[in-house]
Amino acid sequence: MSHTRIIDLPEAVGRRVTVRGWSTGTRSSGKIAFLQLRDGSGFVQGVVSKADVDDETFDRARALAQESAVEIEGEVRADPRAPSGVELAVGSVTLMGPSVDYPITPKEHGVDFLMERRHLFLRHKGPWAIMRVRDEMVRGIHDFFAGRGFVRFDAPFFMPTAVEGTTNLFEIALFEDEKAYLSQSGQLYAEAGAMAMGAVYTFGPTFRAEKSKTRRHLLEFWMCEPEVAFLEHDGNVALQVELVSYLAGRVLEERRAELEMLGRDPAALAGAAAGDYPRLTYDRALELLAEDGEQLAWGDDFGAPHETLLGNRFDRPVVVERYPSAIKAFYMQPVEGDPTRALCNDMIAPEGYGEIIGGSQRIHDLTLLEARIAEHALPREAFEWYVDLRRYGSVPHAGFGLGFERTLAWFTGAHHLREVIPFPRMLTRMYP
RNA sequence: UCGGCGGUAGCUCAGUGGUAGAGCGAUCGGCUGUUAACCGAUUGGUCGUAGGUUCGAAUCCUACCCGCCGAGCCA
Repeated sequence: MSHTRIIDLPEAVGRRVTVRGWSTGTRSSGKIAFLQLRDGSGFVQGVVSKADVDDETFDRARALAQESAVEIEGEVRADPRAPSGVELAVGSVTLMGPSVDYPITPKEHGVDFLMERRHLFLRHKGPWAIMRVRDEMVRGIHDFFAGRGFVRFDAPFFMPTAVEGTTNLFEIALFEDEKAYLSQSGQLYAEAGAMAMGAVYTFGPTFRAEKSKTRRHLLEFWMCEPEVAFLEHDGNVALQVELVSYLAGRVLEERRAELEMLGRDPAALAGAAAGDYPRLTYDRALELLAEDGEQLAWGDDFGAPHETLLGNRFDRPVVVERYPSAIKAFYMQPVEGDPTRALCNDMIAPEGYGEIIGGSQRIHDLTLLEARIAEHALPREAFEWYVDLRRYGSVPHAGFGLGFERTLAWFTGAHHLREVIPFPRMLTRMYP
C-alpha cells in the first residue's frame, strides 16, 4: 500500500491516506487524543476521536511513546488551527517500530547533551530545518555554477604537503614510512583544473588542525572553491558577490518556512540577497576600525573582534581587499606597481559570523612564483607540478574559497557551526 | 596553548559548614481541541574524580578529569 508524504497532505484534503512516520509526542483527554507526527518531509497533527475508532485503537494511539514508528491511516482535513493548514483524522494506528525511553524529552536540554545524541536530535525541528536549508544551499551552489558553464572538479583529500604552510595540518600515516596530510584546501588543484576546463569549482570537506574552540570553527568543514582562467581581481570579487547574493535569495525563496521555524527573520538576509556589497580596501578598513576605537598598525591582520566590527557596519556582507602581501599566502598576485599589497579580498558576513570568503588573483608569472616559493621556504619538489602551470601557457587567473558552514550559520542564524553540519567534528567532539 | 565560567535526580537548575531540593520528564489516574496543555498521585541521587581540613563537607583546601565561552589562527 502506498503512503503519502506529510508535505503533500495539503493537496490531499478530503482523501483517506496512509502516513508513515514517527510520533513526536501525544496529548490526550478522555475522549480525544492528539498525535504529533513527522515523516521527514514535514510535521502534522493526527486527531483521534474516541467516537470514531474502537477502544483498542484509541488506547494504542494515546500510549504511543515519543519516536515510535507508526503507520497512520486517516482522512486529511483542512483546519485553520493547524500550522500547515491540515490535520489527519485518524482511523487506524499501526505500530511499526516501538520506542522506549527516548532520551530527548520535550524539555530544555544543554548543548552537550544534545550533541552526544546528535544522531537522534537530527530528527527534531531545529536541526531538521537547518539540514533542509543546507541541502538547498548545496543545490544552489551546483545550479549557480552549472548555469555559468563551470565544471565541478574534485580535488584530492590526501595531500603530499601543505598548501599554505605546514601548521594546522592533520598528518596521516599511510604505509610504512609514508605520510600524507588531509587537505586544508583544494585550491592549488583547482588552478590546474581551471587551466584544463576553463572554469571549475570544488565542493567538499576540508580539514584544519586548529585548536580553536569557538563557535566559528570546526576541524572538518565544507568549502566551495571556484577557480577561473583569465579572471582577474575585480571579476573575482564580482563573482563572489553574485554567488552569495544568489544563495541568499535562493534560501529566502525556497526555504522561508524553515527560516521562520528557526526564528530567523528573513529580513536579515534581504540586503545579502540584493547584492551590491560594499567594498573597502584594507587601508580604509583600518580607518573604520580606528573610528571604532581599534587602532591597528598597517600590516596587522584582523582578529575576530575586528571582523565583527567591520561586518556589523553593514546590512550585507562587506568585501575587504588589497591586504598587505606579508600577511597573505605566497601565491597571491601583487597589486600592479605596489608589491606590498596583494590582489586579494575577504568577504565578511554581518552579525559576527566572520569571514565567509577568502580569495585572490593568483601569481601567473613563473619567475615571481618561484621566488615566492623560495621566500616562504616551501618544499620545491612538492610544488613542481604547480610551477608547471606557469611554464605552459600561463594566464592570469583567480578564485576564492567559500566557507559553507559559516555562510549557512549566518543564513540560518545558528549560534554555532556545529549546529549546521550533521555530525560536527571538533576538538572536543568526535562522537557520534 | 592561554584566559573566564561551570560539573548536584533522566533533563534544566537552586542549595556557600548541620536531615539532598524545585520545575520539567517518565509512570498511573482525570479531563472532547490540545500546541513545551492542564489537575492529582507516584518515581526519582556515587553532589565530576582522588585526597585533605572538620564533631560534621555538595559547600572549605589541594591535585586531576571533563565541558562551555572567548583569544590566537583561520573558512
